[in-house]
Amino acid sequence: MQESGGKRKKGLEELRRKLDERGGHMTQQRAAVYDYLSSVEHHPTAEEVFLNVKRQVPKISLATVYKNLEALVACEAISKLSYGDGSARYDIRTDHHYHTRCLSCGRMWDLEAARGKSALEQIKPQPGFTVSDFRLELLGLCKDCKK
Amino acid sequence: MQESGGKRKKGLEELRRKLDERGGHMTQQRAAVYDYLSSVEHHPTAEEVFLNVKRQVPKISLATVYKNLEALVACEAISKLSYGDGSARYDIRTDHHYHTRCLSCGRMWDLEAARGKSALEQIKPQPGFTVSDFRLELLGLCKDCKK
DNA sequence: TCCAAAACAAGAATTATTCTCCTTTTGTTC
DNA sequence: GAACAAAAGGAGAATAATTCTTGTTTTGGA
Repeated sequence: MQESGGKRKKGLEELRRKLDERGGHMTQQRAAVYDYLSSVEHHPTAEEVFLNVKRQVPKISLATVYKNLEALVACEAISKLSYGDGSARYDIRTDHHYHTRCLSCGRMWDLEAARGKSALEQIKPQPGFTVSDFRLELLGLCKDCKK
Repeated sequence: MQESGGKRKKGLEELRRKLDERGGHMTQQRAAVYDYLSSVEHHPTAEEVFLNVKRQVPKISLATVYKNLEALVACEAISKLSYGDGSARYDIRTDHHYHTRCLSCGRMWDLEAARGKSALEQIKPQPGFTVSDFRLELLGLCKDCKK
C-alpha cells in the first residue's frame, strides 16, 4: 500500500521543507504519520492513523499522532476534514477541492473543484461578511449503494 | 425577541402535529426549546439553548435540552448543523438553504439558496453518483470580527 | 381518573481531543 | 562530533460535547 520509494522520498523532502519554514522538526513519528496518509486513498480518522502507524512505530502514543496531525495541518502538508459525524478526518491533499459523501455507506470521495470555484463565487454572503473559503459536500447515493 | 403570540401559537400547533406523527409528547420543556429556536436569528449551540431556555424553565437540565433537540430533529421540526468544528448548532429552518460561518466567533447565518441552487448544479459528482442534496458553507470573517 | 409510555432531572459515563509534566530527540553551533 | 536550546515524544490526566442511567414525574389516551 506504500508508495514507491522514489515518490515517497520526494514527499518526505517536501514535508521537511514545509516543516523548516515554521521551525518544525522532522521526526520518525511525524514521517510515519505523513507516510501513512500518503499511502491511503480515503480520509482516515486520528484513531485510524494511530492504529496503522503503530505497526511501524510501536511505541507512538495517540497524543503524538494528534500533535503531529496538527503540526502537519499547520505547515499545510495535509488538511483536516470533518464528515459531520464523530471524529475529524485527515486528507493528504491541501489543494482546494470538495467531497461527495454517500448517505448510505458514509464513504467519501474527492470532487475536483475546477468548475466549482467559479460557480461558488456567484453565491454571495450577507453584507459585511468576507468569504475566505468554501466547504461543499454533495450528498447522495454512490454507485454501489444504488443497486 | 419572542415572536408575536399568534405566530408562536401556530408554530407550536405545527410542532404538536409533527410530534404526534411519531408518538412524541408535547412538554413545557420541549415547547420552550422550540420557542427559543423560533425566536432567534442565528443558529445556537445546545449550551446556548440551555442557558436561554433556563430563564423560562429554571429547572430544565442540559441533558433534557439535548434530548429535546434530538427529538425535534427526529420529527423534522428543526435541523442540526454539524460540520465538526466545535459544537453542533440548531436551526429552526428545515428547508433547503446554506450557511455562512465566521471563523473567528463561530456564529452561523442563513444564506438564501435561490441563486446557489443553479450554481451548485453545475458541479458534477463522479460518474454513478446520484446527488440528492448539497451542503455548503461560506467560511470567513463576519462584520463584527473584522473590526 | 387511571395507566403505560414518554419525558424529566441529576449526575455518571463516553468520546474525541488537548494539556501537563517530565524525558528524549533534533538540528544548529562550535 | 560534543553541547545545547528548542522541539517533540510518551503517559496519562483533563476538558468539552454529548449520551446514557436511574429513579421520578408528566403526558395523553382509555
